[in-house]
Amino acid sequence: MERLKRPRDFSAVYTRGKPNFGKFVVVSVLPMDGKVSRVGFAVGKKVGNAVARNKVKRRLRAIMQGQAGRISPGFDVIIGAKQKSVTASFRDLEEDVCRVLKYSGLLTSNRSESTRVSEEHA
RNA sequence: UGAGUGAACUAGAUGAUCGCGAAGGAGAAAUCCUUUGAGGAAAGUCCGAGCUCCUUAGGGCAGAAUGCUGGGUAACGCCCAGUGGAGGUAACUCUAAGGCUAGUGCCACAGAAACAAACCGCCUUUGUCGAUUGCUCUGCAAUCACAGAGGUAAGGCUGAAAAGGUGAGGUAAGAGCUCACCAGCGAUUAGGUGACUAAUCGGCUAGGUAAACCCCAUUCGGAGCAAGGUCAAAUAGGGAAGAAGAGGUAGCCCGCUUCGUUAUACUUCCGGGUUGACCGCUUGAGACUUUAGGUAACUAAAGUCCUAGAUAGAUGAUCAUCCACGACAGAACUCGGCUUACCGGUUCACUCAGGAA
RNA sequence: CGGGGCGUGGCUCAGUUUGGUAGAGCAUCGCGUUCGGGACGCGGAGGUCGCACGUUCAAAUCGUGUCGCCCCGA
Repeated sequence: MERLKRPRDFSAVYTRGKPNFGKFVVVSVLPMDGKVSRVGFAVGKKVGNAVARNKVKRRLRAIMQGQAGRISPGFDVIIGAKQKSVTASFRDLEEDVCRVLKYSGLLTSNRSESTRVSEEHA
């Protein structure tokens, strides 16, 4: 799983991709031909100050790290944080992200190791 | 014991698992091991510098900033020590604090008047086919009214503020006109490097506002690490038209001008290209300890140490234990300051009040 | 990193240059008009002038600091 870095890729996903809305996050998805999926994070200024933004970004990164094995390849994904994501706990955030990803058709649910891990944590 | 003032320090701790950045090492590679990894404000970007570039940055105008004195510093609008002023019982705190005696402006409403004299008054004097009264009655005197000349600034209900204040003397009426005390100004002497302070003497007066224009003194070239440089890739070193011919035109990084310097241009239109990597990037006016100088800020010497360097931007998740239950908050070229935000905790020095000995 | 602007009743803005009275439109409330409503007419209420400190006799206005928002350039 690679990171989405260039502004050109971001604008491509935003203009041609399909957004799905969750409670704490907005996930935009664009199907690509590549063999790996790429993910980018967008945390706007409205979320809070630098400390709050950094914290949300780190939590999102940790969540995607945990779900990396289950993501189906060939997609460009942008996870945007909503304003409420600062007050959410890590578990609620993880649940919300997984739900939206599953709705978008990205999560292959046959491999459920990481889900078990998160359930153990819960 | 209570209330308070000033200064300094600290910013949850320990362990386990899975992950992240950097450096070093091992390995053919995947990868593994070790070390290390945000702050007192990293913030706001309000000042000052280093560093880099702009064909040196020279003068003048304009503009901006600073503004008690002495010192510190690479520099500062910062710091230290003091002076004056304000506040507090005190410890102590605050202070844009040069010049309205260079000039100009403003001072609403009210008030006679807002700084320059006039007005109402008060007093003296002259005059009147003037009025009243008295007398020794063609006249004279007193008072009043009006007009002219002169003196005066005490009084004039206002206002934030009215040509020093209070008291006494003095005068036709008055006035620092004179005297005493207070306040202010100037000079001399003494002390201090100086701001200034104290004493004596003098003449008697200067409204307030420069965070109003302004004057005086000092300082200021510009742009900023997206500075700037190296490498690689791609594309291009162009075409057409116009105009000027030489002390012209344009450029030289806020404005104007002069000097200097560079190019032979230039202008318009058409066409083409541009978001990779690396360096800059962390050893520095660096930190700590000791000694010496200095009231202090700070400086000097010796010794020891190396302490983030990312580039979609590195510190997160989970569990356990303890307590005060964890505030404000995330480096982005680097330093010195200022300002602002902040749950609390610790230490030292000092002040006041009460009590006990 | 650099530069510029804004903050005034519930909303949109004047007033700041040159300091002394905070004003307009819409909205709101009451009355009138109408069979009723709208429109219209009359009258009223509503503002710590973002915040703090200072200069001044006096501050929305002047100065400093600070908070928030918006825009532009590299």
